[in-house]
Amino acid sequence: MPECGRPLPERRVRVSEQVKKARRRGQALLDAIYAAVLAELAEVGFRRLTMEGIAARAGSGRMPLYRRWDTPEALVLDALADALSAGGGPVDTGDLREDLLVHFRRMTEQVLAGDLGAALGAVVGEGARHPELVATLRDRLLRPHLVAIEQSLRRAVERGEIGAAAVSPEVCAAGPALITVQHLINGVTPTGDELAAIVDRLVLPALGRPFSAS
Amino acid sequence: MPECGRPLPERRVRVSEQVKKARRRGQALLDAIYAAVLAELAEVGFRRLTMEGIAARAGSGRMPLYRRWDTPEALVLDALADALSAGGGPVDTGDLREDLLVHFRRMTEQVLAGDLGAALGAVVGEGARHPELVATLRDRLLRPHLVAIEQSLRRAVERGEIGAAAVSPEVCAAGPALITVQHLINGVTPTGDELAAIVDRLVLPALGRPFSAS
DNA sequence: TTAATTAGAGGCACCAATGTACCTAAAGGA
DNA sequence: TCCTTTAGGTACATTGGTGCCTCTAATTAA
Repeated sequence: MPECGRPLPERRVRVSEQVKKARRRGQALLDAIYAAVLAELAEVGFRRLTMEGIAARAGSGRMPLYRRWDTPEALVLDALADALSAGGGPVDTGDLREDLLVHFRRMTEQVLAGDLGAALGAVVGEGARHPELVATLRDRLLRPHLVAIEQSLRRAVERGEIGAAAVSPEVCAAGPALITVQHLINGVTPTGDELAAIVDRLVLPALGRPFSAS
Repeated sequence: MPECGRPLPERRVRVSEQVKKARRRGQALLDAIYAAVLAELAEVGFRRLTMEGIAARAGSGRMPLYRRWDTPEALVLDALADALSAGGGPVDTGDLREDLLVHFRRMTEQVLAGDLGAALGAVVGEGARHPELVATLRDRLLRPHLVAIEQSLRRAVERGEIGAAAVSPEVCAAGPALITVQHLINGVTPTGDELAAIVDRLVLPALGRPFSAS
């Protein structure tokens, strides 16, 4: 309703609410914009993503957006890179199974955390036309997890928990792939039990520790 | 340039090319439209998908489209369901490893076949807003593969190749998940060697047949 | 404090796609 | 064969986003 409280007669109309939102600039504004991008992606998807919608959600105008980014895609790229810059610390519980569970839980939480989770799907869909977007996703989200998992496996080899020959890219990628597919195709968050099932019935058996229904 | 070749003065202008394309109806038209939808999805993506573009690519007008479908999404749904109605026959080579390779090759070829492959990614991206789309994908593409793989595993159990306890949903889904992620995130077609690696280093080991570099 | 910067808000012309309407003629069934 | 259906083409008003413009005032650096 654009006419709520129509402009008062006198010029230099004060904005209806004196309690105007503080004007942001620099990083504070960037943070608001990035958050708006993810929220907008999550809510309306890449298909209906517009500069206008982002600006409105960020409580800003379109000018600050056009000034910085030529296209919504470029903006999404920066927002993604920003959101994915977290990256948790190393995992080393001393137990392979526990390590794997930590990795998978981390990935689940990171992938499915609020708007980011929904935004990821939207980005994947445009991968064919915007390789940079999906490359960012791969390099800053998937790859770090794979590297971390491989490290855990190597430590387990050193501890003698598993044989060195069993470690392979395929085994490292299996868990994240299942979680990703579950998220993208089935649209659900794997529960703790499901993560445990991945570890106990797929990854550990593939590493030479047969599953035994305890 | 809307004015290219502006309307000739006389009315009842004959279409410039006498060699008019034969007018299609019924299934022939539907096929052309469905093909156009997938091609359009693959080329411009869901983001830029328009009725206009689909009609133009199908060499048709928008009327036949609007007459049948309210939204591009509804049209995509039908096109997807149509494209995914193939479904190969049962797989039973008598050898577990060979069965798995056949399954994975089939899935690779089906998922990556031309326009359909690119279209799938586009559809996944809008999954959050159009559950029917991704449900179609899941029910007509992913699930049949999982069921078929499980059958192959059960036959292997009966043959005594593997133990019954090793068969689990996670093991069945591992291969398809890796292939899917490879396609969606890495944007590449798994080669035959990579499919073999998935079988030999992940699935078979998880089923109790440790990998041994021959 | 002053000056430079720039966010927030509004306006505007442009363009692409929408959704509808109409007309013609081709296809297929009677 | 006639006749019903409906595809192909065109036109049109409407909508919504774009990209740019301007003005004001809040913020920050000097």
